[in-house]
Amino acid sequence: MLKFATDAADSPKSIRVRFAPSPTGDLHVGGVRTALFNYLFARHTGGKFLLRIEDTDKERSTPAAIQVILDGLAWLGVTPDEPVVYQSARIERHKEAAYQILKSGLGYRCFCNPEELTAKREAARSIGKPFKYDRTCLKLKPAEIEGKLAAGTPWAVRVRVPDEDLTFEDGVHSEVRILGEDLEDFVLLRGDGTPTYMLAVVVDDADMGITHIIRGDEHLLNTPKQILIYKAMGCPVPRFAHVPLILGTDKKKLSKRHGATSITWYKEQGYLPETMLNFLGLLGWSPGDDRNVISRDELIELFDVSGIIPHGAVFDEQKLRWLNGQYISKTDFQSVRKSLLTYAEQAAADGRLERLPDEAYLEQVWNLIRSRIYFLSDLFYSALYLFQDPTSYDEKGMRKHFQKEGIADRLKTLSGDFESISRWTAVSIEETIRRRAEEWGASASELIHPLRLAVSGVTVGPGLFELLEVLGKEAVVKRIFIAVERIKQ
RNA sequence: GGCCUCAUCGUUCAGUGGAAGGACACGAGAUUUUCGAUCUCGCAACGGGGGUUCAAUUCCCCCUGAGGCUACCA
Repeated sequence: MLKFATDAADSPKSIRVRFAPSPTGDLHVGGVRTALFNYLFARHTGGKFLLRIEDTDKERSTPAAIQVILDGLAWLGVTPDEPVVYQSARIERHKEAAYQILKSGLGYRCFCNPEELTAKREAARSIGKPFKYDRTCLKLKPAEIEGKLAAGTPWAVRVRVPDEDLTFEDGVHSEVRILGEDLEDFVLLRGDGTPTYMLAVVVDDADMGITHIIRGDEHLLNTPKQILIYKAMGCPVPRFAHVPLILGTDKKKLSKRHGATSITWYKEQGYLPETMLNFLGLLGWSPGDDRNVISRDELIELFDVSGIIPHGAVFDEQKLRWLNGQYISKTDFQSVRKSLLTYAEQAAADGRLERLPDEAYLEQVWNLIRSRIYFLSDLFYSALYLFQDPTSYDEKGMRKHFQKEGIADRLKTLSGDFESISRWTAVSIEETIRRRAEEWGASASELIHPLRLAVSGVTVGPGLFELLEVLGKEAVVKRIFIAVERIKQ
């Protein structure tokens, strides 16, 4: 079997791959994975990774969508090695290629009415019969062609598909064979003179010197057609590897119905780029061992097309969430400082956060909480009490911890103790609490739980002594006062 | 309908011609400071049928199932 990466004939330095998205909306995580695999392959082999924006569909392409692609890839550091190619700028070249194929006799003019063909196609399908273009126009005599041209009948260019079977070696699926009889003479140039996708990809890939094409499985059946075009143009045929689709939990192609598919959403949600790189890199690809955590450098070092899994992979958000938690707990403040400030501004703009935190304080909070959050954004949702007094208390917690006889007095006493602590540290706080517990013949937890609820409003969180230290004496005393008022009600 | 692809725990990824392993999720316990944190333990899979073989999860065929493609869209 052919090895996908390189034979002796390939010079590693000359390997060129590309990612070719259409700018029609969000950047799909599946597309990002495809881009990543291409990027990793290029980096691993010392080749070049290019980006081509397929913006020929003017109805659906927007400049904003182009920016989304550029930003999404930049966020992950999956950036092209050469200037971005815009397909819309190359239409004349595509036409030229079609005329060349026409001239060489490998293509022919088709004067058939597209609407009629579509109608026939649908009719055939509705009775369960396969439909293939019947080559009406291939059989036209030169005089008939002249006549139609003179009459100004619009014409398209079709390629003539040879009758023999077509096989190619796929990097993921090994040999793929398509029967010649299953292929029809397809259109390269439409009646209005515009090139089809099939033509444009091949012309662009050929001109860009693309040597290896790693793309989604949905293109598997396009490949024989494209190989035909390469041959008709007299260009070398690249190697292909088709990556299975990313699936939703229902095993269907991952789409918006399954939830978020846009890489931008994951970014905004507070996923770290390292997380996405790790997760997407290991979704449908494996270095052959058990690892779940992998860095960009390791990915580059180990990536090989032979490690691509031949079946579709379900996008498991639970695992992604866990992985993000892993990275967050290992990330130091400086690396997320900017992002955190952005989330803080957002929270302030939304009215959730009263005022922006001071950076030194934010750093303390980060170190206190990072081992138990999953998203950067959690800080300004579930952990808002770190920045301002709680506005409510967990109901179950209140029943459990605030209804005990004498708890208000105990909290008040503790508050007084706190006020007289000269060095406000977790250690001194702990000593104070434990001393009181002993004096009252209570367990430490009988004081710890109500205190946690009083200062945070919730029943879960970081170790209480560390929490109080970070919150600061003043805030703690104030919050206990507020809670005591509440208990008395 | 036709064509193509695929098939190991619920999910993901390992694995070998000779008694299937990690991770997520889930469950239990521990942590006498909680927890969605941490640690420990547990649950859980080779779709079915034929072959080949002394022996198949592993190789071959069929079936079934799942997905994709089937345009003068990209």
